[in-house]
Amino acid sequence: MARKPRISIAIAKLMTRDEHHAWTLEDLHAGLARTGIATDFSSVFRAAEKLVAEGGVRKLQVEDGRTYFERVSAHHDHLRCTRCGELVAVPCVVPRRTLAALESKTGVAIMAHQVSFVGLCALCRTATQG
Amino acid sequence: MARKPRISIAIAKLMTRDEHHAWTLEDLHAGLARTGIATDFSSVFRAAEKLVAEGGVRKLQVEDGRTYFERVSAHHDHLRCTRCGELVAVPCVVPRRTLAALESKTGVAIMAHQVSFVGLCALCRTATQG
DNA sequence: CTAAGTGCAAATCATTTGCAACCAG
DNA sequence: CTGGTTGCAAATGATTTGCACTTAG
Repeated sequence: MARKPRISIAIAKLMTRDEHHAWTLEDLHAGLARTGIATDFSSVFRAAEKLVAEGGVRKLQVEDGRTYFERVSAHHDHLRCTRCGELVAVPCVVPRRTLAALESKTGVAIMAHQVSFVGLCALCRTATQG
Repeated sequence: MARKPRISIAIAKLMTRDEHHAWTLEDLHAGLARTGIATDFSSVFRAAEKLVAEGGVRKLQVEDGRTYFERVSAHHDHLRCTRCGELVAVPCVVPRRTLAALESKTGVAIMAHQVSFVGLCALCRTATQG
């Protein structure tokens, strides 16, 4: 049909390397640059959106107000490390029963939830404690 | 020393009326307009920041990427209602024990957490069910 | 007089869109 | 050719800053 979506492909590849768990447009742009692909934000943006549309990646907004992209995987939550600044994945802490209890107590209907933690990631925690 | 911070005062007053639980700059600006105070975003912004600095209000970023201001109160979480769009408060669902368990399991150190729910607020839930 | 508060305009930051050029099928 | 992909430039949306003016103390 048309030309090869080299940016999308490169992004998908980048995201499997797990240098980050979640990537901003800036992270992706810089990551591509490191692998020799010079491109611009709009291309990165559109390629990332394409991956989202295809379902392999999802968009995420957290406490810093920026948009992150991460590979789709089992539900998990995120912790922003105050030392290294990374947004890392942590397993979900909210059991179904708790949600049901909240629903019946407050009358709300919950479709999704997401927890943001602030603290130290495992690496930085050990680094600061020796 | 100087003149009266009428915008800050009006904002603090607005926020006690609880039309919203959490206010964007736009909400605040519109709210002031409704009470007859025509001002601009920078003034609203600075007045809100002042309240934050004084400790009575805190800033909040959620899934829509916008900044919200809310009065400081007991820890609670938020639910964005998909029907009316409001960001409403719900009681916290994450017990201390759970956090401790997560910390020991993953090695992270948690300083704070915040849960964002997506769903229907109690009003909209009853409205849609009759 | 003096400094905090305010308003207007403009800068900034990140995201998003318009459009023309490009290229594999 | 054709239509998806890309790059550049520029629009957008929201937040934030510069600066001159105002006003209570």
